[in-house]
Amino acid sequence: MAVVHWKTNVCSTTLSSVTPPVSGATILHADLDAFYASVEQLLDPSLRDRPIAVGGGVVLAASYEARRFGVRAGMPGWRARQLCGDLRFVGGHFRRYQQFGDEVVSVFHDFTPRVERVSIDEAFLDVAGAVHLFGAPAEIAAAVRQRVREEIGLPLSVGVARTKHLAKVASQVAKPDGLIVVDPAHERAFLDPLPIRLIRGVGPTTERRLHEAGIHTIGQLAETGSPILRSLLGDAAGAKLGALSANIDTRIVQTPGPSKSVGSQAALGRRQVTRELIRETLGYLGDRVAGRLRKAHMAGRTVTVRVRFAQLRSVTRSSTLPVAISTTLTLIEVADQLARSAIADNQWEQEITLLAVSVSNLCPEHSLQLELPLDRTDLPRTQGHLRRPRAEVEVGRWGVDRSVDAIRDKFGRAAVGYATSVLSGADRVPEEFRELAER
DNA sequence: TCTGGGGTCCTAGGACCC
DNA sequence: TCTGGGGTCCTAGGACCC
Repeated sequence: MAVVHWKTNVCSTTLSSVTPPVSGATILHADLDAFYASVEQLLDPSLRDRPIAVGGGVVLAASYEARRFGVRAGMPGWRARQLCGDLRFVGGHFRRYQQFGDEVVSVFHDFTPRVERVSIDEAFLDVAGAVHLFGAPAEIAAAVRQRVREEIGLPLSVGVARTKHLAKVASQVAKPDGLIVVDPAHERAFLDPLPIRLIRGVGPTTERRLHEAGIHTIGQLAETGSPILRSLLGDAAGAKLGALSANIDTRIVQTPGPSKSVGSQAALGRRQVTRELIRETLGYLGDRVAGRLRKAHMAGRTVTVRVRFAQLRSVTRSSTLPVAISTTLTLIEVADQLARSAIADNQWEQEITLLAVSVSNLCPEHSLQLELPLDRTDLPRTQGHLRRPRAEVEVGRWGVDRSVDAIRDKFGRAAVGYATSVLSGADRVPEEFRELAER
């Protein structure tokens, strides 16, 4: 078999006899298994070997015992209970998740500085420069897994391959608690029989379209011409999928650049549309988003509001301002006008289920002061109906925001804020979860 | 009885400029 | 004298990822 596949127990004598041929495979993809659920089982031994889910209204993570019943992340809580009567829901220790994730990443850094953290529970490592110190990539992968298991107590799956995409596919196939090394000489044999869903960028919609075209495996996808894929999925998606299925991936392991947007959202349940609800929710969201922008010393020109109605139908309205903003009240005002416009255009909708505010078109904050005044008359025509931020007002607000930020840094979020910045009962999501998701 | 929060990237049409 | 093409920016919606 071209693919070397070890489960859990890897002994180094086996390794040294197999690893020399895989010299080109120096990328590791490391992925913690059922991360939140594994942490909960680690913290509370009575939960081990039992089907558990982290979350409530929606499943954030399911243990492998729960997955055997079909319980999956993202699933509504009631559906999960339907599938598994014994399912235990456990409250999320979100701060602990962050701590455990950080500890795992620090183990990675003991082997190589080339670590690209993709999310709280997942990272790419380039170990090309580490082989002289620590041995072949497969040995490094085994050592990383062992240390994470012994020192932290969490199961980690690792894929080792020549490219990021292959490494990621390998780690998915290795789960749970496994290690797969893909020999560069036998990559096609590894990829061809796998389902298309394992390719990055193939979600439910793309999978369905490809199935309808009779394409089920990565091998079949690779045989399909790029023109056909483009006509099926669009130019960019078709080209990307064509490349990945043909095993072409030139991405390197690197630390991510600055973020391109900052946003926040609040699910509301089903609520009647009222001015108070809109004002209160946008106040809360605007406060969060603007605060995070200022903390990152960023400001943004484009404000986008999303309103989701019943049956998950959602509508967005956005507006690009002549200058970048990061002041709380200005963001709230712009968001409020956008939300009103979205709701007015959908008056037959009785209830809303979610509001979201996001700022994009970001730039470093220092340019804010330079580009004043804001009350220029050459606004794009489509924004004519929006009230424009005025320079002197903006400068004053910016000063107030900075003072609020400083007080919060010292005494916590709740210490001070605008009257509108508190979300009443509707917010069932703990603050720690939002902080966790911000990462 | 439809379910969280945080993101990225792509598309298509229209406005506008040269 | 109302015809061409290319590029950029903006808006709305959608697919996808963790």
